[in-house]
Amino acid sequence: MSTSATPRERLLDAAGELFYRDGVNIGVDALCKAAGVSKKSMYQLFRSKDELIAESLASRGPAYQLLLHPGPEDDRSPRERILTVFERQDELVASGNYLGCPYVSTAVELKNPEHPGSVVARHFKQQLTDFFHRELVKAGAEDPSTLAIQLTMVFDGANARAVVRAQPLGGIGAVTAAALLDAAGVHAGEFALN
Amino acid sequence: MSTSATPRERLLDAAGELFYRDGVNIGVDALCKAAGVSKKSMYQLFRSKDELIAESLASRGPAYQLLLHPGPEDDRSPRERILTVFERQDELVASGNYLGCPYVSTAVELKNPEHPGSVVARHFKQQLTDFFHRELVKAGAEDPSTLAIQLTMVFDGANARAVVRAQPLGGIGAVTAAALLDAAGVHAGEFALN
DNA sequence: GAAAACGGAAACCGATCGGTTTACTGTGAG
DNA sequence: CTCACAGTAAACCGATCGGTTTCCGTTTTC
Repeated sequence: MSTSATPRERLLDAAGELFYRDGVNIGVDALCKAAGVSKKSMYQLFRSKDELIAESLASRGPAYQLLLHPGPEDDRSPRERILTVFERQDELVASGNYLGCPYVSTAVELKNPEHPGSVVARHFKQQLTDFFHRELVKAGAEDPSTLAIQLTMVFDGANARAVVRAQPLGGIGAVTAAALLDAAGVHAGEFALN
Repeated sequence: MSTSATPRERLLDAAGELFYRDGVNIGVDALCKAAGVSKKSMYQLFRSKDELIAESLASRGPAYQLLLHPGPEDDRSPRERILTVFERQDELVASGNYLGCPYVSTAVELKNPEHPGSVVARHFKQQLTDFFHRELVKAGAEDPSTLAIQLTMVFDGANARAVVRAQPLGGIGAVTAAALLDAAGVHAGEFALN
């Protein structure tokens, strides 16, 4: 049951879900009630609500990446590994209750780029760009840095579309990413010569 | 001075600015104080705060579009007119205090796609896509509908990047849009034959 | 078995939330 | 002059905000 995890784990889990579903303005009382943790415990585990925002965001990172990135055992071409991210995004949106990238959404809500939560968001967004960059280098792309940023932008643009329209994306993200990869000469099954 | 406008105009202006700068969770009291309008007046001009959110968002629309879209007097090619949007976006971000597209940000904060503010956001996002679509048809693009959506996604992806990184974009949006236009065969100075 | 630490329930704090109401001021129309 | 209206200031409502504190039961530790 849920009380088997430590109060800290329960808090991080509940915070990750509720901050995402209801926004960072949800109250600390509701949060603690959902986690089955007293406010006293919360405030001796975290300095403030702001810190809990940042830490819950960070704790969600690995699972979110696992959901989107292909694993190292996936030995398809870099292009296919990159497109996997957009296909998984599509599935997430189609499965409903998707409210956009948690990092971007939180950064948008916080407004302040120096908020600890915004710092975490920046870090994880960079990790997605870094993944694209690694794959593009493997594929021998000409300008992997620019292209990695462009793919990240397509990813976030697709998220924005999903949030605003509240409808499935219909593969438009993958199609757009593929167009950019095509234009850069990153083809299917292609690895860099070495 | 600011009190020369009607209470309704002052409220819409203040709401447009404060909802954007501080988020839709800013209090009605602070809003009315900034607008120099009593709460009583506010609540007989608008049914609820939610309605004020939607109406202030809608009232900002024309100015925001004027800021981004090239005017009808700009008789450059469709491609150049499209790229103008991304160049203006770049300038907005570089000018500081840019917190992303007001429509997307509000939709992200509201979470609920049926909120009247979300409906307005959807409508204005569609207007940007429609602008791209019109230009692409003028240029004789092969699949203007898909490409218009892709350009909108690039626009919103650039916004997300600007919000998360809180740094200038360095033209990456225009570069990406140009790459997609290139790939679709929409070239500089090109108009459809007719 | 005693002592100490852990942690939940709930009261409490001043401030603010969205929204309503009362009281008062200015202003324009008849 | 008077009446009606528009609009502000401010009190008020119950609820909730982030955060602290008190109380008490349970578990761990020696």
